[in-house]
Amino acid sequence: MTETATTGRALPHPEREQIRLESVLHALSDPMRLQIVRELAAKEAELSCSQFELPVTKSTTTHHFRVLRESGVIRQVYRGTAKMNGLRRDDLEGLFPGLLDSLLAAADRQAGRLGDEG
Amino acid sequence: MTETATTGRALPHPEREQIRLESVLHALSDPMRLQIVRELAAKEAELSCSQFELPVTKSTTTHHFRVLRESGVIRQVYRGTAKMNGLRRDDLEGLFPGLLDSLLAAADRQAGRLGDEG
DNA sequence: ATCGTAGTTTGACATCTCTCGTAGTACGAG
DNA sequence: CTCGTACTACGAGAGATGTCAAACTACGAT
Repeated sequence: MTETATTGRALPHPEREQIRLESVLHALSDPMRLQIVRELAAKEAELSCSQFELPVTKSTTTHHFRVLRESGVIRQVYRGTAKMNGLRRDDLEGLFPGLLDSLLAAADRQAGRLGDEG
Repeated sequence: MTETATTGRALPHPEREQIRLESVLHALSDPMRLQIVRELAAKEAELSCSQFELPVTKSTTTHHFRVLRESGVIRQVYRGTAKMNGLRRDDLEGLFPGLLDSLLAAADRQAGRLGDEG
């Protein structure tokens, strides 16, 4: 098989109803994680962990992706040796309509504001 | 004078431009502080610290209000012996349009969701 | 079977966070 | 000046967090 099929190893995700606003906010309150989510939203696609160029080691990266998954912000799935990450847009929209977009817009604004004069 | 005028003791607040999204999210990711902000938004008025009935001691309350102030979420002013707290709606709206309302709506939704079946 | 790539696990460490209790300060009222 | 109320400061403790390095596992390719 040369196909990259979803492999074994299941990962624990909270159900939609179990997602807590506080946990989502906490997950997004870290610059590294906010950056991850921004890229994920911009690309509108599933990305593997290694496609993010973060200024931290691999183990720290693993840690941040886990926080995002356990808070319900992203969904992770193994495909071959890669671990694909996708935003849980539908679940978040269902729970907190408009919130994700507001947050992403706020992050964009801030990035523009801080980036323009740097 | 029996008037309750704003008194000396100045409190350090971040300027509007200094407010960081990450800090705001971090401030709101604590249940106690999210509760405070919800009440503040509901009452649409300045409230003194002592009007909040929080299940923690006074010193912990002081701590939470300070986190909210230093992150730019609330503005605090002394009036006599009381310390009045107000949401920085204009500043937040100017920086991150729609964000505060989305957050408050999300918090309301979650409170309704969790409260209905408790 | 071997190798390389992708990601995990473990343990460590410094820092931060939430909490408390006790003692202290600022102010208004009398 | 003294008292009560409102809030602060300090010190402490339990636990969470972000980070790293080193050793490990899972998978695809050869």
